[in-house]
Amino acid sequence: MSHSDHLLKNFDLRSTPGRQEVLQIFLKNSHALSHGDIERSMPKDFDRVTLYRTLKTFLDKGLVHKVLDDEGGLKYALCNNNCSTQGHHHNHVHFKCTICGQTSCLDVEIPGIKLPKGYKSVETNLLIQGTCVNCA
Amino acid sequence: MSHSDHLLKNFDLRSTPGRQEVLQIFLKNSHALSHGDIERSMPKDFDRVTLYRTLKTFLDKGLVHKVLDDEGGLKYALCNNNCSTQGHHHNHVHFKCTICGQTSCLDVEIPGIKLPKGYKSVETNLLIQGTCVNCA
DNA sequence: CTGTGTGCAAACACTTTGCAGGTGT
DNA sequence: ACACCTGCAAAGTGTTTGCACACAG
Repeated sequence: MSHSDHLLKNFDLRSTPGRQEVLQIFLKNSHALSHGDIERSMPKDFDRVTLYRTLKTFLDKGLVHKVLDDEGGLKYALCNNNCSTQGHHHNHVHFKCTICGQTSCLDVEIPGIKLPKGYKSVETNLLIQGTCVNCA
Repeated sequence: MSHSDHLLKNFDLRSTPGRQEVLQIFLKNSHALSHGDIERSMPKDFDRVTLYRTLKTFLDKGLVHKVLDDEGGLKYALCNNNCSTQGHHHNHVHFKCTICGQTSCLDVEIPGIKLPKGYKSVETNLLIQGTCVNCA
């Protein structure tokens, strides 16, 4: 059984050719991908609608997490080992390089933020833009 | 001359009924607004396309700034006094309440983040989700 | 075998572009 | 008067829904 098969199983997902394909694309890319990015990387005859559903499923099951974009779109990135169907543990910074355009997860914790009285934080999303190590 | 007239002038914008209307909506709402929010608040016969262009213009001139959304859309909020056509000075936290759904600018600074060697930060966007003071 | 995933068609929503005419300065 | 803004039409793009069939478990 392949690596992606295992991964899918771990997340309570049936292993189908389409899902394996999408998962491969995530595994091959270290940066976050938009729906469009993935679509372009898939065999040209792969159904667009199925991809929408696949991504939604991956998201629901916790295989991938959302990455915000400054243009107001969404990207997706594989979750690390701390995540399962049960829960997520994301507290890292997302970095978008304005030169190469790639957005990636950095291994940097988001510092605790002191909010005004009465506000309670549940989830935090931090997107930093600038130039990445490859484009410097 | 009205308040919104002044504001528009300050940002090198012609004062037109449509722009005043949009600006009023921002002034009346303390939270960030999406294109759809604004459209719903405008007279029903107001042209959708003009609104796209108006928001883009406001953004370009620095009258409003982008507010990211976790669903992958964009919202807009009035800039504070530190902003002008010349430049922005945004370094505050955006908070989205998962109960009332409102996103607002908090008067809380985003702390400095130490990035890995070679990364350079230019702009930072922080969205915190949770429950706000009104919904607690 | 059964429930879930897929592909197709169509509807729907969102956003952009071009142009003719109107309006602020 | 001139440059810019607006409204309309149309095209382009992105996303959702329903249904019949295929397939994994």
